[in-house]
Amino acid sequence: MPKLDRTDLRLLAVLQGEGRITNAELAERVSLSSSACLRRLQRLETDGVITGYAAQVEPQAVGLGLQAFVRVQLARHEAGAIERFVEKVEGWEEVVACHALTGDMDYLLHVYVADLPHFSRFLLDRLLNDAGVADANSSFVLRTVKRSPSLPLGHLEG
Amino acid sequence: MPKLDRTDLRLLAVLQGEGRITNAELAERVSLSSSACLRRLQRLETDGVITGYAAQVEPQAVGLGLQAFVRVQLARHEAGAIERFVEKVEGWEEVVACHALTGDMDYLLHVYVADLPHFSRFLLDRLLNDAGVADANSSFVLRTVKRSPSLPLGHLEG
DNA sequence: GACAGCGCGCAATATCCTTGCGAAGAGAGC
DNA sequence: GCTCTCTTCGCAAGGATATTGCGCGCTGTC
Repeated sequence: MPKLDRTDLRLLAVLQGEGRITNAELAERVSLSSSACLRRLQRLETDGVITGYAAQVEPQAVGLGLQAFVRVQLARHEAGAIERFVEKVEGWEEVVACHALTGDMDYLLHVYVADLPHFSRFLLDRLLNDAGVADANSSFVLRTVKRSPSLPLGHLEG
Repeated sequence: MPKLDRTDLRLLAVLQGEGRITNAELAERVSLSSSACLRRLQRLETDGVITGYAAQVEPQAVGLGLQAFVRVQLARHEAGAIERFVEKVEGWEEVVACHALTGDMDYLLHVYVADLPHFSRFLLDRLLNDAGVADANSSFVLRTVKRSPSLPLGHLEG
């Protein structure tokens, strides 16, 4: 874990909210010259603190009207079965996140689909078909209260 | 929902993966002149298809070693109680996402913390203290199998 | 007090963004 | 079939930005 000073944290905070800001304005925000700012930014990238940049797309605007969280139980838990499941998950573009969790269920999937028929195809044709899934329990998103692209950084402030 | 042609979809796909790409290279990727590319990009932004850009930060690199999903049940379900809960959630930076879901529990929270003591403070001092929460059920992330910043776009391809 | 290491700002060049302009193509109405 | 309109394109120019080399100043060590 590379050490980050207050300026680095301000850079990260700004970039988590405005990832496409110009280096010149970023430098002004954190009270640095543009060259010093660029060098810090490049260091954060090469050190792996910043892993990339992404445009945030409005789901409704691209016809993704339905989100679901699916809790999954695998039928078998040998390394091979898990690896096969992971590879399938990585290939399904509807799944934007998949975590192995403590608790009753093995995995939690976050899924974006156009509508219920689309979800039905995903569930029946993909998830429950030849992926080694014993049980799947779906919950649909009624309302998104918060969706922040920014990780918390407050715990690092000196 | 604004209509998006194939070029728009390619723009979105590229920008979801490389949000800080220069307009010149973006134009080359989608076989457009830089001016035409920029005008499409600005239209996607003003139409609300692209809502912003964000740097992706590696959680481990900023000392966030623990992720949890917390399922929450509210004590009361009047509009006022819900609004108060939502406002609290928006103020907690540890919570990067909060969704109201179908099923047994009212809300699902995605939480990033440094460690178990940090999570304990979050749970006891914030979530279970004066936020109107009747019950909370936590699951910790053992392994992140997939975390994609990109929404699926395949369903729109002609 | 001298020295090394680090991070900074300045300045110059190369690259990129941004806007105005005219042309080509698609679709509507007659 | 013709024309008119609307949209989107590429080109070009000027202004802004990114990127690099260089020298200075600060800090900690010996």
